[in-house]
Amino acid sequence: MRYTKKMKSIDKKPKAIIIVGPTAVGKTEYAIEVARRIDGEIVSADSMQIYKYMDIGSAKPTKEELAAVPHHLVDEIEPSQDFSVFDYQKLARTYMKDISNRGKTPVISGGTGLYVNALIYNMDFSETIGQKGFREELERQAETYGNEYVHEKLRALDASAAERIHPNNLRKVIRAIEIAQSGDKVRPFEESFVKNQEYELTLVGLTRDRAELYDRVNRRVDMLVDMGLVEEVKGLLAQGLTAVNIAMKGIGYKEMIGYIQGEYPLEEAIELVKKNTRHYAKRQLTWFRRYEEMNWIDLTIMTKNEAINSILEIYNG
RNA sequence: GCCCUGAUAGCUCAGUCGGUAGAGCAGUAGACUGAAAAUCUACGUGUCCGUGGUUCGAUUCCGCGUCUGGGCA
Repeated sequence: MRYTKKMKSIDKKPKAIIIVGPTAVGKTEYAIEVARRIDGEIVSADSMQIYKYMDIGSAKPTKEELAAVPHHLVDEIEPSQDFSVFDYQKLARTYMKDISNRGKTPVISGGTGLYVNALIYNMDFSETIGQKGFREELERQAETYGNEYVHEKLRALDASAAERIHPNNLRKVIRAIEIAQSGDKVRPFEESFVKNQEYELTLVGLTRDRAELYDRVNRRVDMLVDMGLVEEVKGLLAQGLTAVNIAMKGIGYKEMIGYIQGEYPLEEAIELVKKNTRHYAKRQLTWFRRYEEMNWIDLTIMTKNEAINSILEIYNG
């Protein structure tokens, strides 16, 4: 009895689909349509839309869109709370399991590459908690003795990691030192990342012609400003949030803080938001190109129907 | 109309005491293990406005022209 049950569960590995792409490519719209067609529920993989009260700047789905299909990990965390991939991994996997158990399909949609990675691979963060004040101490050392000094500390603990991490990338150097001190080592991507075998995963990457994508970014930023981005940021500041909060490091927020505090005019803030968003979109494309099993859909050369149909074809596979 | 500026990379500009030039930004490519919308790395040939002159050699000096910006009428 037990045996057959086990066999059955192996045969019927639940499916899940991951839809990624750069900001402003049109993910929300497509993910919702796909979810409707395959009786799915959306699990967001977006590090900013997860925060409450940050609706405009993070370009959250509209009320109607949120109502069209169940959404998870959108609008769930207080912006004052510290949140990281580790938390995301736990929450997202719980939601995925729950959705599958109810006979539905998880549709993961978002642009945060590291979060997606935490679902595709069994990244293990559990034993590598940094100690309080440790980061600050290392940051201070870098300030006084230079980045190379801290990098040398990493070299002593984990030479291979030091080889791969540039000394100027202080944040990653410090994190690698934390991991090394917890007894682990930062290994190269291929060696340490084991695929998540719980699901039959389909990866879909949405893209567009670069000029078109940048044009959409610029237009969307103007739209967000018209929708009241400045007021939203003022509201968050009034809640007691500051530039120190992780949530306020999001594009559209950090630049507006500068404007609100009188450092530069609104026009300049808007241009900064556009520029940073374009850069971000580009980095996202670089990240997603790493996945060999990615199925790319170029929205510049297809209609919405054609794109949806090819995604479903790939999914049914 | 006259006087004074300036004209160099997609943009803003630096520079060459005469030997054909380089920064920032933009752009492109890449990395990514508890901040990831974060953090970091790499990539610079262009009629040096046009045209005559001086010179072995002019983007550089001189003349003229064109256009920019400012001033005086």
